[in-house]
Amino acid sequence: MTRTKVKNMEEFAALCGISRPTVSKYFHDPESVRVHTRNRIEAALAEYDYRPNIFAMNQNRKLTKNVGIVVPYLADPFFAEIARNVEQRCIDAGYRPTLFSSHGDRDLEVDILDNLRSLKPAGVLLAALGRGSDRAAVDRFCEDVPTVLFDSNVEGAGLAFVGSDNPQFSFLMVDYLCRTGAPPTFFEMKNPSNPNANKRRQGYIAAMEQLGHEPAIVQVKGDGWEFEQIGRREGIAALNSGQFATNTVLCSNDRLAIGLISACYELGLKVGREDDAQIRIAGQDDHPFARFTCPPLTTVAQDYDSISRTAVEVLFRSIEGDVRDHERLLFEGKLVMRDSA
Amino acid sequence: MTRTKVKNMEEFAALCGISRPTVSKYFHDPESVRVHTRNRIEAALAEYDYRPNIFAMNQNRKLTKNVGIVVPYLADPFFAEIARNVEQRCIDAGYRPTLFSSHGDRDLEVDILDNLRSLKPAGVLLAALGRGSDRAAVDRFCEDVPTVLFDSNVEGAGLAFVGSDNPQFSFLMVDYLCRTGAPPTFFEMKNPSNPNANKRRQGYIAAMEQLGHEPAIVQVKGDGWEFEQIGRREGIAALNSGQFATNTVLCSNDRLAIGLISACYELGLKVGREDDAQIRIAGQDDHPFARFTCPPLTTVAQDYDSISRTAVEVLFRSIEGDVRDHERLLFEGKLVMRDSA
DNA sequence: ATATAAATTTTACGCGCGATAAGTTTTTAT
DNA sequence: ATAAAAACTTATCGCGCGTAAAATTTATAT
Repeated sequence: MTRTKVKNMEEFAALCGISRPTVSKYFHDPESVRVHTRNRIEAALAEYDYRPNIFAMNQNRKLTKNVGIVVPYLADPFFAEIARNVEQRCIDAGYRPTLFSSHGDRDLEVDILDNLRSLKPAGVLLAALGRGSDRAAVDRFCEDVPTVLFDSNVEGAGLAFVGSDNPQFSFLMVDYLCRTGAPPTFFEMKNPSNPNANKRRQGYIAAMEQLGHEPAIVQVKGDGWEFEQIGRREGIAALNSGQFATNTVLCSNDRLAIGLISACYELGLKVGREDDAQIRIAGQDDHPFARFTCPPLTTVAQDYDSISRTAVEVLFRSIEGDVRDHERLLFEGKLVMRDSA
Repeated sequence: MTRTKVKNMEEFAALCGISRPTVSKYFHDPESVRVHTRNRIEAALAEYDYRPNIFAMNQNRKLTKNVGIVVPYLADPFFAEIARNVEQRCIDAGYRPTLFSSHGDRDLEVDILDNLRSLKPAGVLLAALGRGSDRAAVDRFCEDVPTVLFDSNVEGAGLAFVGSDNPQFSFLMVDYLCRTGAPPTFFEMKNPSNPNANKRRQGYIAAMEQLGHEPAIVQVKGDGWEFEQIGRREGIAALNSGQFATNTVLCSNDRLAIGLISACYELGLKVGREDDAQIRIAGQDDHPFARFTCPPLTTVAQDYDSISRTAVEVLFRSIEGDVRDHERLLFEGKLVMRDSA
């Protein structure tokens, strides 16, 4: 282990006793050189401290090994988790992921896409803001850069969409709630940032009708991504004015549910499925914090793992030339029964 | 708005009617060229679609405008929030931040630092894993790259450390708890990943002694960064075996407290400061979710804003040549009284 | 052993910009 | 108005690597 600093590929190639273009080829794809050659390079790599200059590499390559990962709101642990998952898969596939968060801000999302362009990424995994997105900007971006959308769909854009089968989520939970007690009222934001919310509402309505109940929806105002805050504030208002038709509430997502549970506590309402409980609350997502609410939140778990795995797979497949029609890949959720409903 | 694609700086300079070196100078620092020149460039910039090639730019520059931001665990909303804050400040200062999370993994942290090196960053803002860090690797990195540590200190490394005055946090809370009820027992992990935990324990002990009470500490086992899980699981065990000396518990951090509140719920213990409550629980950090626990968590708020602002300021000061001795900049916390204690 | 294909080397050029030096123009100060 | 300073232009080189074509070596098959 000499660990001498090697200035450039020229010098490193000389140390290997191999020509620079071959070494270059090795770094592009180690499998593309003869075993003997590969061994010599890897021996030298172990002995000397050399790494190709990343800027020079990317300058002329038509396709870099960069991958952009964009999520709408990183302060939401759900996105942090899925980003982490996706990130690791990219690394394992030999790519260089870079993580961006739009922080719920339309302009920032556009800026990120602009910056991403200049990174000449091989591909991008984009969970868009949804309603908050600049539709035209997203479309333009998807035309220029191979992009797989996940979690939050932008109709027609990108190579594919990978996400959850949201109507199924609602159906699953409505069915469960109806079997075990009163049919649920749906609790959501009036102008949800996320398109999944609409699918969930539709799923709720369909499920209720199919089971012979009258759908009841409480839509509250509130902008931005501070869902817990909105769930709490508007939850207090809704509870005080008796807006919930029954003693059972299905929230559009877990973060709203967390806020609503907090609202119930504030008002002294006992949440749960015991006989003495006054209200049942269920969420959707299986947010990382859902198991720590009081009571722990009954919810529908997103299939994190399948979504992230599939999103990455689809992206790399099309990067490597397997082009096919725009796909919509939806994964079912699983009922997670805890104590809140 | 012609929005014609411009290939390179040469071409763009021609469109401006200005020489390339001057345009280059403009991009390096817009203030460095005459007003008249600046206006012409900016007019052309508005008309044509040109952005300097980022790879070519960084290739020869001694110092890039890249800034690395490294946090230990992005799935913790606290780090997501502070990262966001820091990120924005870097952008405002004209730098290009890139966000990395070590995901609680020692090897990943080392990898990140290695990759960061090849980005030739102007500076790095590093919240290290702490006990989980490869001390030697961090030291080596800090010698090569201007680095400001934040949140989690690595003694002696880097240009400066910016964080919280942890003993003060504990003191503040111990004092409050003692004034309003029984003196607290300290609840923490036996081998905390984060060095702040040790300072907080020491602060707790000092505060208790100063106020004439006997310190009582419950140390639970558990590795990793899933603090809520640990707080819940070990909290149940500790409560069942009566390990808490008094009816008041000060947790080393909010995430443990969230787990402990969940444990109390599980065991049917009423948490709060009302007369009929059986246990008081307090945290430290003012985690984004602390206000939504049931009851809402009494805690000590970290001064997010000062910490992120100062960390960025110190880094840019030293990048721009204002070198000074290794500084330790600590910010005080503020008591946030909610209902849990 | 010979033919053929595959892998490698040589040679040569280009990418887009940073940096510098020498010469020219413009601005600012006196 | 004149000199000095500042800003700009022109010219040229270099960074570290990608890439392509042609020449050469090596491996594989007949």
